[in-house]
Amino acid sequence: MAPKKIDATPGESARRGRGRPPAFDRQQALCAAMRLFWDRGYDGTSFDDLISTMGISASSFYNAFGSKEALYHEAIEAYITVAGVWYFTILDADTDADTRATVAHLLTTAATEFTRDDLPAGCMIASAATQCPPAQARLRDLLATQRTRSEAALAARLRRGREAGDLPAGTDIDALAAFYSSVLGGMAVHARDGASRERLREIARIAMHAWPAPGVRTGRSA
Amino acid sequence: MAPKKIDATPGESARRGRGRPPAFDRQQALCAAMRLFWDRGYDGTSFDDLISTMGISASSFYNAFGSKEALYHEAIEAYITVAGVWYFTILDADTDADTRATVAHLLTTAATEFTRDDLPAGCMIASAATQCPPAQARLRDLLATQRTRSEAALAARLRRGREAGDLPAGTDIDALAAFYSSVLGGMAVHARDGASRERLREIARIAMHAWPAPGVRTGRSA
DNA sequence: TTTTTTTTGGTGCCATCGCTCCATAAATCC
DNA sequence: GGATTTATGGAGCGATGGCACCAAAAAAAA
Repeated sequence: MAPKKIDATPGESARRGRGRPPAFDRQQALCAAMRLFWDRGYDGTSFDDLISTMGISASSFYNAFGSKEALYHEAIEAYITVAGVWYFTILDADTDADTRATVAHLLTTAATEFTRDDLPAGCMIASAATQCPPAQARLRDLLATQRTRSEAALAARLRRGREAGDLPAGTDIDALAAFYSSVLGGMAVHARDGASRERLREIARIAMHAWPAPGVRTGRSA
Repeated sequence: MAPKKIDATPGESARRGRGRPPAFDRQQALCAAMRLFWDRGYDGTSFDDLISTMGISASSFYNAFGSKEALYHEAIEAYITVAGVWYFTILDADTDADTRATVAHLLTTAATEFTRDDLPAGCMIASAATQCPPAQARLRDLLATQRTRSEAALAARLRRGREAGDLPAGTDIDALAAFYSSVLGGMAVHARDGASRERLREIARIAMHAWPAPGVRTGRSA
């Protein structure tokens, strides 16, 4: 094969380093790896799968990404900041909007995003690495931490809503966040099992019926 | 090592076959394998892990169980009929009981069972094999089928409840079953991430707030 | 006791996995 | 142009994974 050449990062005429330029687009390769990990998980994605899909050689792989685990870390980052950014966007934006509407928006968007035909179904993180060997404890903890963070972001939004009067004063915010987080996780698994977008929307709709009624405390009744 | 000997299946004086008797308790070994698979997943459990934990040699393993995949099938069966039998038991029994109470019972029992200290956390099936390589498509389908079956059993119970008048006539049973199934799946993931029994109970309690109100249709309002 | 049947221990096989190394190619800097 | 720096291609390596084979052992049947 003739050595491929890529023209110096189109649109990026900035100063390049010294040595030989990479023959591949790093972002594009990372994106391809993300999809593969998303679809097959960490264990299920072999080294050869990766370099084949990314279109690079083993040398380039290690030169550019260090190791399979390091690449997975980057793929998670990429998922959070690109493919799954809608989650935090919805929670962070519209701070003045009604909290109930925001959560409803979150769930219906999840139904849509979990069933895109241009990306793997479900969520890359929601149910990943829940079962793994002791040697992968660090990976499991990483995923669990991300899940906790997502739930914390939701809880923070709910807390603001309670302060704004969108939720009864006695609402147990952490429990409510755990509930909606559970629903989202369940929706992600359903999506991977092939559930339709409409089915996920129905789950979201029913979940919103659990929204605390004004004046009714979700905590232990007095 | 001196060859161990096991006295002929205590309590089972029934006619034994011809050849040399097994030196291990098959049920006990299967149970040990189930726990390992439950905790580490299929890929995460190596052959050596298995025969070591089961306390048998490679020969005995293949003689008794055939292959790793066949053992996994048996482990799933064992989970359904033993460790996770509470699920179907609750749905099948108490047919005359109030359907709402039955579902509430199902969720709170899940909270308890998912956080036992004598068994791995969460559910063996709920979030297993959602991400896997093409070579394991059969395994993934097996797990997905089990999840579908569990949801179908719940749907059947809800349908009986609707016929008994416990649920509004217009209730979308399949959607409601998908919702509670999602909550259960999310609870299982939370349990594996270390959530407390009390936290799971709170999720269950909030989920019951989504129960269809009498006279209010969960379907599209007319 | 001899034969037959089944289990066991131990060893070894082959594929895959994740990774490394090295000579060479392609760019910049002087 | 020469030196320097970085990326590429390709071959191969040590470890592990799942499994197969075979002779010996332990039981029932003859």
